[in-house]
Amino acid sequence: MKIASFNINGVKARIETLPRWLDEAQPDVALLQEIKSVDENFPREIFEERGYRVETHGQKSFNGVAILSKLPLEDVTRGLPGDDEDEQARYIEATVMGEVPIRVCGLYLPNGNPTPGPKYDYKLAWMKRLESRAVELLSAEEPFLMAGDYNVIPQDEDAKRPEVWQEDALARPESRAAFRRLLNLGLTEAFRARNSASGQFTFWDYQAGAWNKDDGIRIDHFLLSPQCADLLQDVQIDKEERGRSKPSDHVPIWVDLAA
DNA sequence: ATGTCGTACCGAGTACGA
Repeated sequence: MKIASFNINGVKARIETLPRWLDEAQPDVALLQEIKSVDENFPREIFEERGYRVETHGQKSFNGVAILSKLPLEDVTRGLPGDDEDEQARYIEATVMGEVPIRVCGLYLPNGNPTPGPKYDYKLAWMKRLESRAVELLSAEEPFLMAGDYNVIPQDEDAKRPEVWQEDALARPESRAAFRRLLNLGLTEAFRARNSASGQFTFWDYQAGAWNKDDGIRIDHFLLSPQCADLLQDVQIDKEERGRSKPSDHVPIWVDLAA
């Protein structure tokens, strides 16, 4: 089963790019971030006519996450537990009912800039809530994954120019420590489990010719529970998507699971 | 040396978020 994550930076802006990628990449499940759409305006027909079930958790203008799945979905939940006041649409969960049921968590972690400040505080608090949710899910000892735009550059080798990110919320020590705490719970970062090379990126800014200079960062990640990591067969970044017409600033990343 | 894009609001250009 192929499960992909893709920060599309606006579903309306990607109305041609996204179906073309789906037709080529043929993921069974796609976790989307930054749909920038309310649920009522999400163009679900485009995906339904390709055989996908569609579950969204949207809001006006910003954020918003969605799950597309060719397999049945059960127990869909919206929002990250732990703060009833949080109105930002950044998290959705569902169980994909394949041969082996997999709980999938699609997430768009807060950017957190500028640091220090309230936005950074919100990011770190959000990461604590994510950790709590991971602890909860781990107790079931079943396959699950948390995938999406983490807005965290885990280590210096995950950036072309780590020095320019030093004071940025994506690379600050507290952000990296919070990400590491997730790994230390026993989650496997799929890409790094299979690939130790530096210079492997998932995001290139639209500005300053970042793509042409390969001036990127690796911030989109798959974290797998132990039972899910046992199923891991392959993990890849669809880098070439960034060079096509009307690209998002992120590219898809996907795992193939023996499930 | 310079350099973006998407969305809202609302009808053009500006503000915001990334």
